[in-house]
Amino acid sequence: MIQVPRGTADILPGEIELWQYIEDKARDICRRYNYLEIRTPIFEHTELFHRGVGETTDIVEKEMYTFEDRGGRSLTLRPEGTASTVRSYVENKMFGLPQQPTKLYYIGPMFRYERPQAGRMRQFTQFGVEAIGSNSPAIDAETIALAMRFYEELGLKNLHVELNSLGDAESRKAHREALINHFKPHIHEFCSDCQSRLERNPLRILDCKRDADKELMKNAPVILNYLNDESSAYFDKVKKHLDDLGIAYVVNANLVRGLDYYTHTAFEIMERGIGAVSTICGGGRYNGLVKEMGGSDVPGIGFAMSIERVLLALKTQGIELPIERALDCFIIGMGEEAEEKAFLLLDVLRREGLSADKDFLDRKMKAQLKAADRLRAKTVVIIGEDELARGVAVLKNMETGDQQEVAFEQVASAVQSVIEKDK
RNA sequence: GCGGUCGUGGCGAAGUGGUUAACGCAUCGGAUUGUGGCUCCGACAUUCGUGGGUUCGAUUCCCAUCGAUCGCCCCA
Repeated sequence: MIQVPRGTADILPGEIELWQYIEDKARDICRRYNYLEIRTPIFEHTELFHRGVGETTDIVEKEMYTFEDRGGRSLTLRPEGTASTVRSYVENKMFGLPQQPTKLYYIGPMFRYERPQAGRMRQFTQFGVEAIGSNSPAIDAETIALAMRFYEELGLKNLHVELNSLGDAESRKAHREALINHFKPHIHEFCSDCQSRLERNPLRILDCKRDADKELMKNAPVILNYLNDESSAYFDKVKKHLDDLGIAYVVNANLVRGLDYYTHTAFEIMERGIGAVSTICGGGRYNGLVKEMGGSDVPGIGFAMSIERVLLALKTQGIELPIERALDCFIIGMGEEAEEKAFLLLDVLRREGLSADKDFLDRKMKAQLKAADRLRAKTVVIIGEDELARGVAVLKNMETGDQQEVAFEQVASAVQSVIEKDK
């Protein structure tokens, strides 16, 4: 038997309704925040991610699904959405659109080659937003607010925002030098990953869990102390806007995001209890990225969240989304001619906008009613030979058990009124 | 890439070195010849992930492999 590839999953009826609900909610909140949907290809030139995500990141170093197509091009299944979105922004000259900043969102599959575990799949789904072209701290707060309001509306509680600032290029450079000077004399005591990070991306040493207990780690230079006045003021404004919106956060000076081009605001939204990984949303500002992608020097900010992790969070919090699945009408025809009539009636009901079905397995009446019950049919229409001869059908209200006879032409409206009455 | 646990019908889940592989749910049929949700009765795995080994004999022991799952690293 052929099974799904490792780290992938089918989403079946019964669960897909949750996805549709969440996606609808995402689209709705983006509409209200005036973010417009963008769909970019699922694979891109490999080069895009090398430049856009960063050579030293785990994603690029060991997690990409890269392959060569028949024309010898190196392509990669997208591991995240920001690089593609920025590529499209530049390629399609969206800086020329009348509405600025350019506010975009996407929902779609991403791919990373990792060992699957709770909340981590090789194919997973991200909902992300990007606001490109504004340097206002308010838009940093807006994206964080959008994510938090989204969770609120789904009913999620006890989420917390972790916030940090990486500062501008100048601040980062000063901090970087301080880090290297701090770690260099003792780097041999650190794990091999940290050793290789020292020159390439010392910021990420702070991420290391393995060496987290070391003294040198605890008193490492904190980025917030290296922010220049401008960066510091920017961070203060972002915090003020969040305060004004009533969005709680904690400043985590060790919060470092993977991408090389992050600047200023970095944040994650966490939910304990969805497995070993508790981040359900991550984002930040990337003022150098658009330029790196060949555009002009335009700032940007965005976030991405995994729908899989949202579902896990909903599950661990015991939240039931309001999903109702019911059939308006199930039609039973007894005998060949009555069945043909039932088949025609089905068509009528469906064209009237009702959901309707019938038996296709030659089951007996009793079994058909049972099937109707399982489908949570609100009504059942029964046509036997007797009814057929008289041009009527029995309409049964499955809630109350009440039955009435209605003429064939009246069936649709009669079903409609039974459903209305039960609302 | 590394480590733990697990792999029995559509699903969940017992079980033992030897031959009838429990049970629950679901499904189908019947009790009730055209009426559901409750109840009762009946049917439903030549087979225990796959390959190899040990053995008179393995679903049960060993090895390998594949897969699932949880964790490490890191992220969404």
